[in-house]
Amino acid sequence: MPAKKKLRKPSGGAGRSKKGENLDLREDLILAGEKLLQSNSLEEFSLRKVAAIAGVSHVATYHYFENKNSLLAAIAERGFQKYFSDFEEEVQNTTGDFYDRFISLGWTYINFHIENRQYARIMFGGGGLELSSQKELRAVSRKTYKQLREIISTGQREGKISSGNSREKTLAAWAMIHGIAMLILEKRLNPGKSKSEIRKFVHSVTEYAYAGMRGSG
Amino acid sequence: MPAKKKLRKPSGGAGRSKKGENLDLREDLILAGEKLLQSNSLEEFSLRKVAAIAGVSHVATYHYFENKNSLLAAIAERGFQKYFSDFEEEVQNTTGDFYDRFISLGWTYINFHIENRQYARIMFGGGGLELSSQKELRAVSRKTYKQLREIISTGQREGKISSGNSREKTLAAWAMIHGIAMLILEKRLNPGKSKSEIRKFVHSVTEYAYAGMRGSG
DNA sequence: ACCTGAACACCGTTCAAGT
DNA sequence: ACCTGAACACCGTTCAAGT
Repeated sequence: MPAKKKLRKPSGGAGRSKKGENLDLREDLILAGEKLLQSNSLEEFSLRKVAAIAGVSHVATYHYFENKNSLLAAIAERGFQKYFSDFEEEVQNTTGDFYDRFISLGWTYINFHIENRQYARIMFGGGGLELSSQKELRAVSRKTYKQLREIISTGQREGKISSGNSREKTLAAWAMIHGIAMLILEKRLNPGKSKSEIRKFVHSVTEYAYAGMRGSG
Repeated sequence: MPAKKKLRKPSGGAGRSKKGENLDLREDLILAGEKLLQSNSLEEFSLRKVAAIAGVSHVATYHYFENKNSLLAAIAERGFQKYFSDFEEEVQNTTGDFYDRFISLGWTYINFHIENRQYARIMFGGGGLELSSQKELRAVSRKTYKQLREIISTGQREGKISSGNSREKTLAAWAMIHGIAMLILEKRLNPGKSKSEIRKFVHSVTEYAYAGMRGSG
């Protein structure tokens, strides 16, 4: 059992917000939550366990988060930050070409779900969380959508895919990518053992989405 | 508070299995569980509430189900039965044409998720349930896959879509349909208010999947 | 065989109190 | 302002006992 820190120094200057909150502990709780999710499922996640890892009473969490859902939303936010940085990194390895970017986005999305199972569950749903009330998450969700739509619009300007209905095309592409990720997570779909096998599979399927958008008006 | 039936008559002949189990109560527990899920989320679902609806002690559930997960799996099975009968019904209204059947399958899948929110969650994932150990569910999952694959193979035989890679094409189509359903359930996607609006949207998107399969080899 | 009450080890959330 | 212990109303699961 982890030795409880009986006293947390009031942390004089640094780590204090305008509201007078101890940001160090807030940060620690988020990190503790992420750590917990690395080896425990969402069902096993509890405020009491998080607090134990951070070395405080579980009631202390209510000073920084409205409730359990709110802490999970904060963790989900970190997840989105990681997701976007993964995408930036992936894009570095490609040309600026529309098609390359399209494939990159799909692969980043799916690979993120594979490598961050529990993360993904609180970010993209399935956890039964009420995220719609969290405006930061709404914003970041819109950002994901806009990112894909931007790529597709570029493809349309370049004449690579047919014009019109760019909203529908974006949603269709997103749905397919999202669907693959969900099916893999739920173990309903086994695209292969090694990462390169999976990548190859995702590449093939993404091409169907591309082909679908090429043709019809 | 519901009046507890203090005594359940041992139910002489009917409603008894070979194992000597009281099938009436087993059935009642499943029905009670379905009823509970109609107005409560999966997170609010508990064995104690189910037992209360059925009018027995919550420990009685352990006589018919190994645990909570096992009861949910039994409910999921009923869900699949309903899903397949929905599909049968939908197919009645179409010609035997490949394309009609393809659209029908997509619409049935998505409409089922919309009309049976909590049902869908335990059937197609997101609930964090361990269903892979339930062989009946594995079987029914394969049935869903085969159903779609059969339609696509027919389309290939009829020359409507290109030959080869029928596994990949099936998975791509399934992923897109599944993705749409998931995004709608998670309220990440709002395709319209009325049912006909939603149907129109689904129809459009399904056409992209169709177009994607037509073209590439 | 079938069902029960009591108990155990957990939960999230709230309250009153300590510094 | 920040954190605590105690309490409340829930859980799933197990045990020993009743018929």
